[in-house]
Amino acid sequence: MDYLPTTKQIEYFLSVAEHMSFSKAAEECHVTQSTLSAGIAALETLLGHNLFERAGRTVRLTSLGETAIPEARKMLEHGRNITAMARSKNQPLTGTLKMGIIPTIAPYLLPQLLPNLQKQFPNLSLQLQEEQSGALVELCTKGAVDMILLAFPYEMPNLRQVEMLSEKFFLACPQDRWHKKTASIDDLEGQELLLLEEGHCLREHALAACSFRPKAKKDAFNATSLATLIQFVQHGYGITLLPEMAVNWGNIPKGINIVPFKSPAPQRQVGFAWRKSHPREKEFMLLTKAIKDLLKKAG
Amino acid sequence: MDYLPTTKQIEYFLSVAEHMSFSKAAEECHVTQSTLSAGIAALETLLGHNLFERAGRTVRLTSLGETAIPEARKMLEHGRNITAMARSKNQPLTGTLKMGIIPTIAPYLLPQLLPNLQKQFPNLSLQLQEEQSGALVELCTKGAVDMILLAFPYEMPNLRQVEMLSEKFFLACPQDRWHKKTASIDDLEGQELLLLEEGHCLREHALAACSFRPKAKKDAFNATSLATLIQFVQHGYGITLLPEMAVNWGNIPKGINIVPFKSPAPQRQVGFAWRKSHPREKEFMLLTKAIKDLLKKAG
DNA sequence: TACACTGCATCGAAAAAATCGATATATATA
DNA sequence: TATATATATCGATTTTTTCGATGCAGTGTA
Repeated sequence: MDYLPTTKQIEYFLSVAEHMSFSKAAEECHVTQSTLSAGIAALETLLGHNLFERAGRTVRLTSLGETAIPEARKMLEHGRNITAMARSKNQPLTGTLKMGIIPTIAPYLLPQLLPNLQKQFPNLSLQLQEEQSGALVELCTKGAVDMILLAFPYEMPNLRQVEMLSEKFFLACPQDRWHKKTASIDDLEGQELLLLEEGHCLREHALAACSFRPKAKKDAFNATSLATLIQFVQHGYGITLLPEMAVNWGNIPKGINIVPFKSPAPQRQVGFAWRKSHPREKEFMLLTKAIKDLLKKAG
Repeated sequence: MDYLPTTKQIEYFLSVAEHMSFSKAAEECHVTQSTLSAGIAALETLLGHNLFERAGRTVRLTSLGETAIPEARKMLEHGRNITAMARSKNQPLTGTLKMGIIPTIAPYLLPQLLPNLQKQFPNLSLQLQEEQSGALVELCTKGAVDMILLAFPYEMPNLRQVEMLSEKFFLACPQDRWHKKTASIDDLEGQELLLLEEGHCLREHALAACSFRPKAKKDAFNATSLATLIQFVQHGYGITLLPEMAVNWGNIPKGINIVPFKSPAPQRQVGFAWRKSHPREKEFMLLTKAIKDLLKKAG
């Protein structure tokens, strides 16, 4: 059991030490002189020694009081640091924010967003992490990241999901393989549909878009990234579905045709998710809104 | 107005942060869980932000909580430093002690005392200052020194006087001037009585010892120190009164006779004085006693 | 799916403390 | 000696802290 001085006692102590007067100190501390006297007395009792020598009209520091001053100052200073740190959090979207993003979004969305976000929230430091949806959901649930950016639908119990945008899929195929202006899901049947490797949600979402089981998955060609997948298509190994952001903001090489689907085009929802209990939820909503607006401008 | 966290709140906070559990922390802090919860809640309200994220069964630090930990630790550490400093004062006669001593005592008593005191109170650091009684009384009264060692009687309002020893005066005269075994005050009449310069209490005490006004003070020879005074005597300029410690522990050169007075010999009292309000008064009594004992042994 | 369990939040009552105003006490000052 | 100034102390009151009991929300289990 280890008794410590009260913050208030230390404040009283320093005030008396500064003014060398109990009454002046009481005034400064906005308490009556009796209260302050009692506070100092309590501290002195706790310490077992006097901090001040009261000699009639004059107050004098004892040697203990003398040596205690620097420690007392530091004690209050660290206390003030804590409140200051808290105050600085009052401006939303400042400080660090750990964000996880899936690989089929990160390379396309980030170049559009980061410069603008940087401008809009100069005191926000985004710590980014690229993982597949499954890993992200786990990281977020256990608190390793604050919020995750991924595609819905995805199973994530206990996380709050907020949709940010809905994007159509496009058909990507070798230039010489397709000449119509639009495509329909049915056109895909019998085609060699290339997919990302197991674990990417885009694989599931693409499959879900097809009412059929694709003819041959050609597992040998399962790509680890969209960029690779596009390479496969370019070299004639098959066709694939690309999300809109990959089409608009990714590098589509020569020799590939991007064909829109007839309405209703297949699509995926993109949005954020975070723990329902996260104390910064309001900031997350704010950030989501800000990004939504940015994307609207970016077209 | 600048509100600071309470010491207790910080203790609670650190305990929860350590155990990542309110209940465990409550146990460690010897309070109920509800008390601890309320304490944390109050701190969070004060800061305007949560320190912990409560997610069902698990508790997680917020970013504010994370960054607040080091500050919180330091805050408590400085508080503990103060109590530790106070505790270390519990051993009496440790630390610094500022002592003033008059010039007619210092050179004779200190060599006898310092080595022994050093041995007896190894953690006591004596800061010595040699001044005349008047200066010492002022220094002590205004708090520049803790205690003073001087000769009584001396006017010192508001200071507590504690006599330590009583010492006889001896007659010091040129060897060829005196051949009796003892002296009496009356023998001094008509002699050239040499005295210390104005301001030394020994001057007054010596004069007081004489029931008469000495024949010629020969102000030209007023000495600034006893050692000088003895030189004067040695060279035949007159006689003087020496306190016992100067006789026993000083250097009495050849050619000087030291003659005791017939009973009742004139004498002076030597002792300490300090402010009545001084918080270390008990230590001073202790030190006085210790020195008394040392002198008894030194004989 | 229902049910008990675990852990934090909340509530009202009781205990502890902090604070105040008034007054006592001590010390300088006139 | 009277007066002014400064701290200590006292009793009453308000405020805060603490507790025990209970509520509530996730978590694990039958």
